[in-house]
Amino acid sequence: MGLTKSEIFTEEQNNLAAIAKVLGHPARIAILQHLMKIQSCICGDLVNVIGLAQPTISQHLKELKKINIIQGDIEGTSVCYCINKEEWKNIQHSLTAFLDLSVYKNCC
Amino acid sequence: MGLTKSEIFTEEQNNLAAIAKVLGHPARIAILQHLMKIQSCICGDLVNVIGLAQPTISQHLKELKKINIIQGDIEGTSVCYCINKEEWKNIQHSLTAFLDLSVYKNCC
DNA sequence: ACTATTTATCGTAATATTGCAATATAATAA
DNA sequence: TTATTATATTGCAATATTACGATAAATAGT
Repeated sequence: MGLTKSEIFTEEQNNLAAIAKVLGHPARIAILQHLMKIQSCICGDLVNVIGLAQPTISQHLKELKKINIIQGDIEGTSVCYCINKEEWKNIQHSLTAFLDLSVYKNCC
Repeated sequence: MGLTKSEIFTEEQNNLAAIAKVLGHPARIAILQHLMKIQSCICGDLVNVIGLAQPTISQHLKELKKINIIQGDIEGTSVCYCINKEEWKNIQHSLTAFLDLSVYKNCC
């Protein structure tokens, strides 16, 4: 079917999955890593940096914007993409909380 | 195309993406949350807990096993699924390291 | 051996994702 | 106005994912 049955899951589950899904592509990981590395906005060169065609990059940026982990500000002809520090931290907290095993006791 | 161009990305990028991709489905999040909650192995009842058909659950378990975040031990007729604490921690560290923004300075 | 139980696999339909060429859009520059 | 430049959108082909019915495989109990 290809269609996830979101109705049967909690909002938290759907949310976590949506975040992870967006992070689940190497191009999007690469874009985020690059944004962190250059410590500034990207206006342009992402296509050369990543190595995918411009429409493909544009699509990946759209996915990233969907969960607000980046933001894009129009700057004349180009668009400056930045890390959305606030939302990044929220995402970080959600994932960290989910992955926390501290109260877990092994049975085997 | 539907085919990710993994060759153009680093192993780290492909690895992180692969992990995130597996976590990118609410059923798999739900399975992991349940495993954590019950603090023991699951032999059986996952189908009732999650609410998807048995073959679908089996497929999701296979995906989770692919990144070793769970392990399945055959126990007679049934299979006992457990959190793989060691690998869980590795995954946790990978994601935590990736999401660490502490050295990042905003430009905007 | 036969049956029941549990999980995996196969086959398949519906939908989603990835990638790119072509084209559209929008803003600036000449 | 007419380029030029940068990004988005459209359309499409190839592949992947999700879900499940049917069936297989493997073990336990009778």
